[in-house]
Amino acid sequence: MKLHPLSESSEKPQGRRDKRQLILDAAVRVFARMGYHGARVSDIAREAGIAYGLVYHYFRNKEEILGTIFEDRWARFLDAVENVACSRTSTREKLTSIAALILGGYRVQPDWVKVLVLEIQRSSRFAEPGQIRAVGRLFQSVERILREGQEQGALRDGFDPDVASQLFIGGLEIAVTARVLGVTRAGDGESEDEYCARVARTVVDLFFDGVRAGGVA
Amino acid sequence: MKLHPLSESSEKPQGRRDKRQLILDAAVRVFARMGYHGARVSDIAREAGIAYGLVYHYFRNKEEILGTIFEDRWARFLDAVENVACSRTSTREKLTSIAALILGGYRVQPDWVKVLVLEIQRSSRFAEPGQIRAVGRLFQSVERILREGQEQGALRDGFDPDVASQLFIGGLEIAVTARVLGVTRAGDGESEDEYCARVARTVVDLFFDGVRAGGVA
Amino acid sequence: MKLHPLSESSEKPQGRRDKRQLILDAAVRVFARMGYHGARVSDIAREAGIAYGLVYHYFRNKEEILGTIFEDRWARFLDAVENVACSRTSTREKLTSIAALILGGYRVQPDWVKVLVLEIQRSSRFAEPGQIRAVGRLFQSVERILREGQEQGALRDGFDPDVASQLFIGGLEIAVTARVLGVTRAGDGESEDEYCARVARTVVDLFFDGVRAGGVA
Amino acid sequence: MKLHPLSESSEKPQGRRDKRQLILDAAVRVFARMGYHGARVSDIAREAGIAYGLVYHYFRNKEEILGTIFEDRWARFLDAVENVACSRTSTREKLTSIAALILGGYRVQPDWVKVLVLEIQRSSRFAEPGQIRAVGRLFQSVERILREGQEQGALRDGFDPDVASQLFIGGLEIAVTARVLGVTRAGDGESEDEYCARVARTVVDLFFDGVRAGGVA
DNA sequence: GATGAATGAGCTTTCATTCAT
DNA sequence: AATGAATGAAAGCTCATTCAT
Repeated sequence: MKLHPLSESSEKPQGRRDKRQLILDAAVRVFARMGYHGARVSDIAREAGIAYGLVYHYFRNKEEILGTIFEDRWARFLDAVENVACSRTSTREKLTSIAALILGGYRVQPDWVKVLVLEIQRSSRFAEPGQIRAVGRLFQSVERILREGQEQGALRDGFDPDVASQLFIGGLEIAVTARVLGVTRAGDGESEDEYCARVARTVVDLFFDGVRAGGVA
Repeated sequence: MKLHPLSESSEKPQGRRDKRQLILDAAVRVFARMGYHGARVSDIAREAGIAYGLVYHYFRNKEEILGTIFEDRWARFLDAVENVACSRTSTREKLTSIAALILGGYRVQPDWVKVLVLEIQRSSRFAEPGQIRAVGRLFQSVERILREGQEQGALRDGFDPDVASQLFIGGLEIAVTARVLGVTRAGDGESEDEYCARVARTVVDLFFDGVRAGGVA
Repeated sequence: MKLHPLSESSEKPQGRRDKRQLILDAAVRVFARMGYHGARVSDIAREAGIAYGLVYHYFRNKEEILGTIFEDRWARFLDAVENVACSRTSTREKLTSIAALILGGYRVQPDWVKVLVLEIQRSSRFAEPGQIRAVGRLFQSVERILREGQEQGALRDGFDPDVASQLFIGGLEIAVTARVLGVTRAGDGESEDEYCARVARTVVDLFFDGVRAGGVA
Repeated sequence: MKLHPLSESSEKPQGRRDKRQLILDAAVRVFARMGYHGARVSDIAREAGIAYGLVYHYFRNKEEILGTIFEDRWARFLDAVENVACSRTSTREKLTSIAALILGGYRVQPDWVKVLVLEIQRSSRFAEPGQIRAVGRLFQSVERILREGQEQGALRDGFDPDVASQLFIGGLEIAVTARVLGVTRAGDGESEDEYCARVARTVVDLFFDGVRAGGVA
């Protein structure tokens, strides 16, 4: 059983890079609670238990904190996605794994996903080429899986992998957002794990088989 | 040929509500250009050609402007969606119409959609019950179409209409966002209209038939 | 009897430009008391009896206040100097008048001269071309007087008017600085007026006759 | 041929006082480049190639650095001036030597003189009794030379040596400041040395003979 | 002596909002 | 209705100074 790539290591940090990480972790919690614009640098410092000015020792300004939060963990997340894309399993299993990664993120790091969905995605940074490109890599990974599926004959020809990747990821993003906003939740007697697995399966099923009656011969 | 519900009426406004509308229109342009937080009330006033104190005659505060922008046009948009949902056409046509509505919004009102996607969606207002409910009505309309499709036998049973509506709308939302961010664009020699129609068709096709090889008998 | 050009008009300001002037006058007092760097914008606002932010309604920043203080009054001072330079009196009287203008400034506007001598002169602005040029005009006026004196035969040939203007003004500047710093002061039973007149006369005498014994035939 | 008293000794410093001197020299360069207020302690430390905490081992605070810069070299300069004052030469030669000392400082130590003229002179320290007294000693030396000249009959009676010393030094100060600010410079084909000597001679000539026509019998 | 992480008071500046006219 | 001067809370950021190592 593998850990989710966003799950935090539990080691107590004590070296020199630690204060920096302390600040990042505190910032994630504070941004999740108050939003990026609502959070003051002093809030982050207090949450991290350090002095105000130290934040500026490690980061040029507040925005760099948000940017770093994104870059650090998004890279880890992308690695996991790309590992899946390269793995030697069926197309369906690959897409199911990716769906689980996306949906599971919220279970493992609700604050971080909240910040990603509500703050980073809509910060001015998000519109920057670098960030768009980073996000684009997720789409490209999925596109590649779809294209390989077509080549192997597992997926039908005749659909645009580009648009299809948007449909797939867009559906999952809405599901995560709905979860973050509290619109949907796990059913009674259903664990978070089970909930994620169920939704991932449902999305992949839909994505594979479509909604049309008689679609499956 | 029907107008898109977001297309602006061309009547020159001249009554008393006019200044109010002037402010709203100016705000849409300014928010699109500078973002909600980057826009000052004075920027909106200058764009509208009025004194900035006057803004406070018509709106309690800056946030109310954003809220009003959303409510005004979202209501019009929802009406159009619900009209489609009630219309006496096939499920496929209904979904295609809705896809065209969503995708066409950017063509008709790029600034407004930009503000909706980049600002409103991530404002704290968006997390308010009222706004979530308003957005929820879009999902419910689609859900209803899907459920009716299942009842009529046009769509297969065995998928959750709730999750399916998320997949459908999520896919479209990503497509619109990609358009807003300039990641995708119309192909060479393709008009905006044709582009929208093509993407709408592709999404509906995928949503109907899935990606699985042999899915279509 | 003419007023010194730096003496303030006594009219109570009440129009719209007044707040601006109120701020400038307050700033002169505060800068004189605490120095430019020691003065906070809030000190100026309090001294002027206005709200903090209003300062930024009239001035871009603190430095612009200092610059405006200099420009406003230095222009008035230069006018007076240039009037003297153009007047139809003897060279000696012209130089005596200018000496009196320079020395009298401190009597009439001690705060302003203090700010000029201690703050403006050494601010980074002072090293700016515009400001150097403005100060240069004082030297040029004196130079012109000296050159005309040479042409008219009132002054001997054989000295460089450029260096001579530096000697003349430099001497007066030191005298003023010494006064500002409290190193020198009026003698017992001597009014400020008399003190200025006496020093002005002494400087001009020295400048005219030199220190050499037998210099006067 | 004697060295200018401000010229730096060329010995490589290697004892314990060295770091201290390293800091002072670095500070002179940094203050000259960025101004006292514009220079951060860390800038000085970087220029000196040391950790910036170390600065506080050698100096109580930033201001003490400025003060030390002044005191160290001013003392050396004053010694030179007082040597001249005591020397057994003519009054004219004494004043010419002092003029050369003042003017030559910029040639030998442009950074230091820049800091003296632009920073120290206008720092709050400068208004402190100790510093005023130190500067006053320069005036007193000149005054003493003038008084002795009067007693010996080389200079005429009937002028106030106090005001005369201000005229003399003030003129030189302006000349140096103009040099520092780049307003004046050596003529074509004139070395810095020659330039200094020429201006020194001109100032002394003027100071001795005055500007009046017929002043020299 | 030497380091540089840590501190935090205090600054300038911004700008939503109020209000007298 | 309309103006824009006036308000002042609040925020980001700087940097001299301290201190543990």
